[in-house]
Amino acid sequence: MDVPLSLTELYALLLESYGKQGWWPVLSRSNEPGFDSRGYHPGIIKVSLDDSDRWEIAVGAILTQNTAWTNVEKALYGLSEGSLETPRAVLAASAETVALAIRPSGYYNQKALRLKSFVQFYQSLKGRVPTRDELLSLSGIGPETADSMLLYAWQRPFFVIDTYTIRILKRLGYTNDCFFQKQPSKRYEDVQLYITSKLNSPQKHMQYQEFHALLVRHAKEHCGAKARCETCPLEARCRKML
DNA sequence: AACCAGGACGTGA
DNA sequence: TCACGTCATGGT
Repeated sequence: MDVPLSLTELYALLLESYGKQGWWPVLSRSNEPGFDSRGYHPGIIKVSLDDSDRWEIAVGAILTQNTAWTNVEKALYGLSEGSLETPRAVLAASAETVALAIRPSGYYNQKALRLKSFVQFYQSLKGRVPTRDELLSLSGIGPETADSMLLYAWQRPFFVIDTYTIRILKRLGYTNDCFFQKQPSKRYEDVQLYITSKLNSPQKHMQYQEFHALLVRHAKEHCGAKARCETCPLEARCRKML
């Protein structure tokens, strides 16, 4: 283990270990076969997203800020229960009503305001794809949330950098690469450029979607705050930094 | 019973 | 610019 994994090796190894993740997880609005009793279908790739899928992904991206996805799932069902699943329903509802519905996702007062703010922008798009700067100008939408929306809701090639990504790369031994020396404020774009410059799939957004989903899967399974290295598929190639 | 989870933003130094 | 506090629920 003298040389750290290249990013393409890492991607291949994760894919081989965990299989395709098929993000973003979306709630089903139909009774199609293959969905569980709650209408949830993790791991099934929808080739073409409709408008309600896009909206749900964008909402999920806001709700999942520093929050476990299981709680986001509950909040999404809360919105559905409260008939707040459409943009115009969220627009019409009070912030208090929205907050109540999304309560399980935490930070519910902040997030309710962020959703109320975002829905106006979303409707103003009228189907157009937003730019990254437009998303960043909205209150409560930072680089990760913006990139999550662009990558998963709008299928655009923006790699998502989250705490999992940083932690995994750090532990694998990428610490010596330039981007970790930078200030935290400018680190996001540096890490993003580092990663995307080394990936070369012709279908960029698909590779970015899958890679990021695999990193999340790997972090949840083996590389959490408390690492479980015993059964880790990357154990032999990991420097276990920090 | 602390700690963690797919962040973003305001504040004071 | 940086370091830190705030926002909050639910699972382990």
